[in-house]
Amino acid sequence: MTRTNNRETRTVLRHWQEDVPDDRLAHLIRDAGRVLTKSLQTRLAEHSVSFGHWSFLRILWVTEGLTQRELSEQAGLMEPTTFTALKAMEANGLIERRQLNGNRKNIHIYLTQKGRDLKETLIPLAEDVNDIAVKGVDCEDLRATRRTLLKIITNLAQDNE
Amino acid sequence: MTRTNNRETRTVLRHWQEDVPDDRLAHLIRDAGRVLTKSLQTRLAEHSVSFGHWSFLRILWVTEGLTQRELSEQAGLMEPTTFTALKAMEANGLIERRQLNGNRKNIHIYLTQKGRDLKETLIPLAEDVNDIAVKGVDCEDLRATRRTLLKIITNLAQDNE
DNA sequence: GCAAAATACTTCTATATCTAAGTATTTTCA
DNA sequence: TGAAAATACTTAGATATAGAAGTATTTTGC
Repeated sequence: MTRTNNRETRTVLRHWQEDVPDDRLAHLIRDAGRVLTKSLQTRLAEHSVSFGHWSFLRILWVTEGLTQRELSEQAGLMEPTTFTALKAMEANGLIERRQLNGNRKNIHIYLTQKGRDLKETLIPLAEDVNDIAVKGVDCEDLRATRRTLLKIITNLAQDNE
Repeated sequence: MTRTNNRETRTVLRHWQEDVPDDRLAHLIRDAGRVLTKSLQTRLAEHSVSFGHWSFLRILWVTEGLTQRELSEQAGLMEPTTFTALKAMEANGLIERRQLNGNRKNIHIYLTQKGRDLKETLIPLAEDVNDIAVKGVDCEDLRATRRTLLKIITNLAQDNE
């Protein structure tokens, strides 16, 4: 595993360091996303939380009681994805799914105490990853990167409609 | 579909435009990757090519005859992923898998004429997506973004070892 | 107030991806 | 030169994701 990883890492790095032509920004963005996800995933796994579940915990730590659909939208995922993830999270004792006020259509999602308590453990892991990721990056470059990515998202959100 | 998409798009955009705290760079990168992938995916689908297959075609258009393992490394994917994708690509008539020189372990991958011909059709689709994505982005911001992403990949590649 | 439309969840199926483990082949080196 | 190690592919099983279609419920508008 370590051996394989090292070799792949070297290949990926060599690839980017030697050869970054102008039209490969998309590839670069996806690769960065991949290593970021992987770093966080590794850390979350030590607490038996998958990356998918993290996505919903993050939202629920801010607002409980959202419906499944509202969670889907905030997470930017489709409903079947959300449905499956929440079912698993319920089985893992991270959340509860409740129907309120006699409305039998909407299902509201609440954290269990266990889910709530994980916040304190998990948030620092994400901060660690972020700190490692941007170490040595110029502050102004970081601002430019945010501007660029936001613009890309805006431009393509229109394209995807 | 369009309606759903619009609503989601609006939610995603509102989310980023109103609220981009300092520690959410990773989320921003992943979201950008997602919209980029989706835009390309939509275009590729019109030619019955999946995004996964595109990843390998890109490499093969530059170098044919690589082994499955070499392709895995260049694509940054694990071998079972590569294996499955290449089997499907063979079934779709995009590639051929050949054993050479009596070596019965290594399998070398070659494009079919069909696979080779797709280059001319598909490359412009990726260029279109790129053009739309970076429209209105300052050139210097783009350079800063490349620097930043490359640094992030380098930093985390070490972390992931 | 009821039929039609919209909404929210669920199910089913498919793709993309990974890890772990298995098999076959080649290489190494004592 | 032949056993051990390394390599390359394959299989099996798991997770994450989406699209399409189905079901149940609520809302809308006449």
